[in-house]
Amino acid sequence: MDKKTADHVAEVLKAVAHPVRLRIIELLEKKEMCVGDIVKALGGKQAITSQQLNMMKDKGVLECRRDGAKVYYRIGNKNVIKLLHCVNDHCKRGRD
Amino acid sequence: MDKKTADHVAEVLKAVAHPVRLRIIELLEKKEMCVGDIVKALGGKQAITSQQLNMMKDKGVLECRRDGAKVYYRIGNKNVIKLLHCVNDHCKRGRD
DNA sequence: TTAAAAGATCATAATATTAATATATAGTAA
DNA sequence: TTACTATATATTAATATTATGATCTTTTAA
Repeated sequence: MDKKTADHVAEVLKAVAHPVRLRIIELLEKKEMCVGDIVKALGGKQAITSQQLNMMKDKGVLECRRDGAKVYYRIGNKNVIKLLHCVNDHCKRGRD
Repeated sequence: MDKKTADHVAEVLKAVAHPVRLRIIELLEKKEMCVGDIVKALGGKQAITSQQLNMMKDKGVLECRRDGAKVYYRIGNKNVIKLLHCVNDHCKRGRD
């Protein structure tokens, strides 16, 4: 893996390597949701949630659409879900 | 995923979400290596490499053994490799 | 219009990560 | 012992991330 590739892979990993972002992704795995509902579901603050959503949108992890006053977010890259399933397996199984 | 699980998963991801650490893991996938050889292979500085190695050891990603003056590091958790393969697939395929 | 609801953004503070240099320790060999 | 090699650690500086509160924009609805 060359330096450039490593930088890119690290970017992708960093984009999901945060407790709140992981929980957001897990929520959106089932269905798209608007910001307010995500805030309610996770019990966080609006501004922080919005920042995390935007960050993940920038990195290509999420996509969004506006419907009236609400903005709905969804997974923008299905490979992210596979990735998280890998991590979950990793964490459940512990060390081999 | 509850808060505690999310914290743990995020920790694991953060432990590998760094260009140098990714490249170290890739090297060690093939065989264990001592610090000096890792430094040579990646062209980094000794102190920084040692710090990254120690950090990953703390997080359970790597293990090490001393042999005389040298310290050999190896992957401490094979699931980390699976995880990285997932990310590589992810990066190669781009968006689905 | 004005007000309220839904989100986004800005400025800043708090904290964490990373890098750099220097120094320390452990082992080896003369 | 002394000196040398290999690695680790401590300190600090530089930078990045995260959290907070306030403010701004867009949309809806009275």
